[in-house]
Amino acid sequence: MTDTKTRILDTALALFNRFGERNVTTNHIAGELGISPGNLYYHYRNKAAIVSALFDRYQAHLLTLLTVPAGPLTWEDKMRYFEGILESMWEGRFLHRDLAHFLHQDPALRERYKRFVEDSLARGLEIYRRLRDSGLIEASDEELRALLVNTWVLAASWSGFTHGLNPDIADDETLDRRLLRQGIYQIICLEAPFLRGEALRHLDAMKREYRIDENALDRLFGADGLVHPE
Amino acid sequence: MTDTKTRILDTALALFNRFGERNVTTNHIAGELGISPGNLYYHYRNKAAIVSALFDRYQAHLLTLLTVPAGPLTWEDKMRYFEGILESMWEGRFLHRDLAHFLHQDPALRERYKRFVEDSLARGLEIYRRLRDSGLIEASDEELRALLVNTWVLAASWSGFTHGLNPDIADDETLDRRLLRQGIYQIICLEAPFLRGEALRHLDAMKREYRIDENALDRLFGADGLVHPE
DNA sequence: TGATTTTTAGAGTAATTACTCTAGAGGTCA
DNA sequence: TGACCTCTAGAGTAATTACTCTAAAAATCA
Repeated sequence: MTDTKTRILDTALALFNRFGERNVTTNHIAGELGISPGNLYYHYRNKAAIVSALFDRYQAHLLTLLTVPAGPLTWEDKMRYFEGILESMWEGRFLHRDLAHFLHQDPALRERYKRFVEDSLARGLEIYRRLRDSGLIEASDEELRALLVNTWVLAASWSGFTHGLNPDIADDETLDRRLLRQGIYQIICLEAPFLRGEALRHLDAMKREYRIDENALDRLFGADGLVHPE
Repeated sequence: MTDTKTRILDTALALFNRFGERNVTTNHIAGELGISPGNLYYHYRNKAAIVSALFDRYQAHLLTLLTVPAGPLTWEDKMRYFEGILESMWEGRFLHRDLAHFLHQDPALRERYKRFVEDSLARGLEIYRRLRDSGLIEASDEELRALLVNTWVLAASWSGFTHGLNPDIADDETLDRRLLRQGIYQIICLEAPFLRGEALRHLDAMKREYRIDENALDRLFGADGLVHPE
């Protein structure tokens, strides 16, 4: 059995992602775990400390994934990157969803978050440059920077977007996975215009792999959007 | 003097955008207005009703802006569209920031929001098709749909992103405007690869117009990102 | 003017919820 | 065994805050 401290984090993360941090009380977390509130507060001095610890885990994990690799990059490396990073961001989606509040109430977190974003974007830029060196991407540094910011915002906000359209998502593990994959599709489309070589050759296959044909997104555009498929 | 009902909405909107809905109590709103809490509750039966009314205003305004125009479209029309829409979304940024919570606590709003997004995207698609007909854009329907979703998510999340990096933004009206413009720049970059004709010819000018040279975003990428400008 | 309706004030309440405090169980080491 | 430390329980508290209620002022109308 893992220790209580870790179990509190795991349970809190699951509940936060599912119901939103605002709707999950400390008593709720303790209850779900079958421990007393006092016990919970023995391990974390307050609710914000739990959020803070979760953020640390999240940040450490993501920065590990964003380590610039050694050898030359293939398009498969690139896809692995994407999938890992987006999955990891999806896992910490409650953080992005209520980010404003967390940063508002915790100045220390504010600073850490800022550095975290800067770090992530800097590493991302490095990786993109490597992809350019490998001939998989063609773009100026300015274009890369804009692309990166857009990718970051999209990845961070994707869960919020899908959650808004489908609030019951939390109850459906399968749908959850599908929407994550659709998010990857959206990001593929984001950088599609810049792909070259092998990456470009596999673009259609990748799009097909991640797009969901009969999903909520298609219905978004109404009948008109479906009547004239590409 | 506008009536109390409208003044409540205006004040609430300003406070919500500035401090986040979560941090603004009904007493706070009443206090800011110089009226009593009871008065406020005479006009709106609860806090959610205020949010709901603000959402109605927001939605109506945005859908008006998204009306498909009559004649053929020029690249200047396009820019006007962008600026109007993004400014309007910026004006209702608190809604997007705490969207998950609002939808969680108000099932009716949930439905309205869903229809609103569907409507907006459908109209957006129509407009993009018109731009394609006018020779300003070249993209398949599939690409347009992905582009639209990305644009929507980015526009809706942009304020959250900048707010996270710069929480003091609310106190600085000028910085506020600059970040909004930077958001427009990001969206221009999003669709840049699909531009043709006149739109393409003015792309660089538009980028220059909206990008902020010495801003927080540049610093995001650290020294390395600045050492090798495009 | 008087009657009726709309609007306002502001004290007060009920419920939520983050958090505290005391006491004790369970393990470890001498 | 006994001393000590880690961990746990759970009742209780303090503070916040959305919201209510009564009554009176202001406006409208006959």
